Parts: sequence; structure tokens; C-alpha cells
Amino acid sequence: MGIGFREEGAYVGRALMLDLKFIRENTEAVRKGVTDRGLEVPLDRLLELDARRRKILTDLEEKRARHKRGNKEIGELMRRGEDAWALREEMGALSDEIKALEAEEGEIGAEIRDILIRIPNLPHETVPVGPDETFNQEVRRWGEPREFAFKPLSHWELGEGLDILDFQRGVKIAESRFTLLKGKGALMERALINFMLDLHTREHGYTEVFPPILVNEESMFSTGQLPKLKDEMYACRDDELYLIPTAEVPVTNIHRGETLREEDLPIYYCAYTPCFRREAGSYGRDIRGLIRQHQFNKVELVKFVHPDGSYDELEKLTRDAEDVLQRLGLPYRVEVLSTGDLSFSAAKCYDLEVWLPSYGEYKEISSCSNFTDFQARRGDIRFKPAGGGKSTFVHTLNGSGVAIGRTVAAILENYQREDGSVEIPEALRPYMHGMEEITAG
RNA sequence: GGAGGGGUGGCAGAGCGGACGAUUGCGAUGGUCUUGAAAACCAUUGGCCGGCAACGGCUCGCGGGUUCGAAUCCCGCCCCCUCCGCCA
Repeated sequence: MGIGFREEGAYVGRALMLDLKFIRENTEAVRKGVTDRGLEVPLDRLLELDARRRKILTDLEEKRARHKRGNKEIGELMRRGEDAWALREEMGALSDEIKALEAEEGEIGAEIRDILIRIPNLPHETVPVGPDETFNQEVRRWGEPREFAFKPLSHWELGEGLDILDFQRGVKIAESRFTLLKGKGALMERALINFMLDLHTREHGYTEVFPPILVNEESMFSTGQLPKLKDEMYACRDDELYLIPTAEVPVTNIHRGETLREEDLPIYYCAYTPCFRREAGSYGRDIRGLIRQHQFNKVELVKFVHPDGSYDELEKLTRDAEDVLQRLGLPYRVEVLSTGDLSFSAAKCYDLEVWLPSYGEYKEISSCSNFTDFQARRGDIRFKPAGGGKSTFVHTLNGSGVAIGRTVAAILENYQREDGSVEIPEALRPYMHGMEEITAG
């Protein structure tokens, strides 16, 4: 099947991005949403093409109806042994006209799709308007950054001192931005995964899944990674598969092409997976430590919900992610992203930023987004109303709950002691054989 | 990797050039009967697009071709299953 990414950029999704009818009826709102994000989309061209296409469609459908009727009649004539040559000739000519119209419609349709797939989701009205991240707004803060009586070390200094992080060997085995975890470092990584999964499944109502980590193009398209972020992803040489940049992709695609029952909603999933990102174009940033790796672990939260409640669900989802940081005693703040910083598919997004002493600032550790029906359209995920009626697109949400590597970094830095050892947060101890600290040797 | 088989409505499973948007069974929904339920019987029952509606179009894995007409014939692609080989 395939949707032809490699052929000619003809992305033929089933349902199309933003609803054309919606764009037709709310053109100015769409225009504002697009420009608020700092993007440009030829909306006028789109509307013009749409008008032309619908005109052709009317004509086409009328001709097809005549064609169908005529062919039926030929069948009847022939069964009765009567002459049908004249009608056959007429239908032949009609058939040619139809083919010509179809070709024309196809061309216009392709151009429409090319424009449509470049239209991002529209920001929610509560999203601050601004061109970049400096317009993000702090929503709340939790915990106090610790005052150190000594000069705190960075997590890479601590990790190397404790012999639990080995950056050089990571590079040797793979390349830069890969790290080898050892001993209690590896254990802490694993402990955090289990701690987070247990918290979300046992206390927050999520169902644990473990999805494929290589996914096909269609999956990448429906969550919005393709076509825009193609350069960010690792692709297989001989198979049309990509390494996932986040569990959002396979988990949201669990229900791609499905029509759910209203009474099944909301559906909450959480998944631990490794994630892979090429980090193209971020060469100078965060070169040291665990912050920006090509491979990292993450526990992800994904929701499929009724459209009416999706913004409440976003608040709940964000709180679920925050709960992780609170239980680990890590100070953080929550920011609502401005229009210019919002990802392509999201309508609203909260970033959770954890305090990192080595940076002297808050650093993103989770991103919680409401995609409204944007991904559901691209992936054709609907639900059937309980009382009957037309099936409608669900709303999808997801958020990190939370990034594991950055959590390790935050724990090392925030829980360090003057001698270079690190206390283990109480909530994590049961997952680390009761261990209370990590010391050298 | 080699050899076969197959993709049809929620499921099972027919159809193999015209009356087929698709026989039939199951399921589902509504009704009759019943104190209630089951059973039995009757009726309805795929999805999508456009339209207030009447109605029209699309849809038998995907794309192309042949034909007045394709679920049915031809070509290409994708996926699934079985057996053998290999393998954590």
C-alpha cells in the first residue's frame, strides 16, 4: 500500500489534515493560526483550487450517474437480445469525458493535498501569541532550587566520578551523543522506568503497552512527524521503517484506521520505549552530558478522548507527569508554549522544566500536548457516538511521563553531596534494592 | 531465503464480466410472544463524500490497464497465512 513518500511526495492520507470545509468556513481564523505560528500557507490558492475542484466534482458525478444508468440499460437490452450499439457508442464517448474530468480532478486534488499537509494544527485560544519561545508563559512552579553550601558539579562530572556514566566509551561504540551507563547508573535508569510505569499504571489509570520501536511511514505521517521532520529520524537502509523519535508514534497508531466506541473513551496508555533522534542542526547545543542524546529512554503517556473533554484531559495529563517530578522531589516549573514554539500537530502544549544546577536554569523534561483532532484526521481515528449517529474524530493527547535520561541528570545534580556522592530520592529506593546513596568505588 | 495459499460488509463465508453495494450464516438493533429471561418468529442492519431533503457519487487490499460495463479478466505493488530452511 504505502502512501508514496518516496515516490513523488503525493501524500495520500485517507482523512485530510484540517477539514477543508472548516477552512472554507473559517478562513480568517485559519489564516491567523498559521501566521501566529510564523508560517506561510497559500490559503487563497487553496480556496480557489477547492472551488474549481468542487465544480468539476458536480459535473463528474452527474456524468457518472448517466454512465451508470446507460450501462445498466445496455445490459438489459442485450439480455433481451435487442440492439445496443448506439447506446454503447454513446457510453463510450461519455466514458472518455469522465476519464478526462477525473484526470483533471486528480491533478487539482494533488495540489490541494500538498497545501493541506503543510497547514499546522490551529493554536487554542488560550495559547499566548508570539514568534518564539521567549513568549512562552510560566504557569506555575513547584519546589525550591536547592542552595548549595559548596560548588555543585554537573551530572557528567558526577557520573564520571562515580563511574556510572561513561561518555567516551559511548562515543567509541556508536558516535557522539551516545552514552554507556554502568553499574548503579544503569540500575537507576531501569529503576526510573519501573517507578514511572508503576506510578502511571497503578495510580493514574494508564494501561501499559510495549510497542514496536521501528514503524512504517504511515504511522509517522499520522502523528505528524512526516513529512516535516524527516531529517530528524533514523531510517533503515533496506526497509521502509523508521526508528521512533518518541513512543507517541507507535502508541497513537495503535488505533489508526479504527472506529472506537464512545463508551470506550477515554483510553489511557503509557509506554516505556527507547527513542532515537538525529538532532540535526543542534550541533553546538548541550554537547556535554545526558541532556541531548541520539538515543534515550522515555516513559510516554498517550490518551484518546472525547472531543468535549480534551482540554481538561490535557490538564490531568500534565498533572500526571508533574507527579513524577514531585515524588522524586525535583523542582520544576510549567510553561505554556507560545504559538511560535508550538509543534506542528499540537493545539496547546505545556512544557515541564526541571531545575538543573549545572545549567543554572530550568530544562525541558516533559512536553504535554493536546493535538485535538489533528492526528486523528491524519490517522483516521474515530469514535461512534453511543446514541448512534455519525462517527467523529477523537482527540489525541500525549506527554512525556517523563524523559528518563534527563531525570537521571536532574537527580544526580540536585541530590549531590559535597564529596561527589549522590543521595537516592526516597521514592526510587524500593526500585534500587533499598539503596540510599551512590558513592564512588 | 525457498515453495505454496489468500486478502470481499462487525465476524464467518459465497460470488469469478451485466439484474452485485454484493447470496447466506452469525452478531447487532427494534418488535411479537413471556411474570421476567432464554428460545422461536418478524423486521432493520457496512462505511465515506456532497445535499435541509429527495437523491447522487465513491467503496470488494492499493495503483494502473482492457471493456459500453470489472469484486469478477490483465499488469505492478503491499499485506497476511501455511510448510521448509535459518535464528534470539
